[in-house]
Amino acid sequence: MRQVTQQELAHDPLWVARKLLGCEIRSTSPEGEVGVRLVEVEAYRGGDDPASHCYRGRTERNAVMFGPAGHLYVYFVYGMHFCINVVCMTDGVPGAVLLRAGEITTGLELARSRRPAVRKDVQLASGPARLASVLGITREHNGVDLTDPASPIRLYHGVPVPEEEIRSGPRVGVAAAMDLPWRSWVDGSPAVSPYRRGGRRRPRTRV
DNA sequence: CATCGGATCTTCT
DNA sequence: GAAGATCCGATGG
Repeated sequence: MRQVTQQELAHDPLWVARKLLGCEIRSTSPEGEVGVRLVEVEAYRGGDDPASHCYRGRTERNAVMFGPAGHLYVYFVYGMHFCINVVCMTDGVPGAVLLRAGEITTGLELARSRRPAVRKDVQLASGPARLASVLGITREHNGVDLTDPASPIRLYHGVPVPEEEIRSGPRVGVAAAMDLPWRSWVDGSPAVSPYRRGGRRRPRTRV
């Protein structure tokens, strides 16, 4: 299995997103190894994408996205979950692809133990936070180089997904730029996460 | 099966 | 001070 190179990722996220479908992300830890075949991703651009964490410029949190391609951008959401992105574009230009869902290829037992609440194996990585936790990823993995053979988290080529098997549509749960079809997935994969429209939640009733 | 609210805390305004 | 690239269990049809 050939590891993905930085050069192959140093392009527009929209293009990279499609190339990532069918690829495999692997994590190695003292607990063991887990591999996931990617079946659902979303592109996030830099300055011109209102849904991107980089839309309003560089901050401490999004700094990794401004760095070289091939590194992992990990962020914390809703006070309890981690989500992971593959950084794209050239050094200095922000852009990334959110990894939303995949199928477990290696380390099924370990994956199950990291997601005890999930009943069916096919759903173990059907969602960005599920995918991250199945791989054992937390904030300490922010910035790791996925193209380095020595990294704990690495990205490999798999069987390429034919163009006609790739579908696309709006991104899940984003309130900004809801009309852009920047989510891509492998048609027919049972691991693809359900679509959920973005937008504000009801105003919370205050005490 | 669809919908809803709660959990929980970091980040930027 | 509020919203957020989510998940899960409960509830109702």
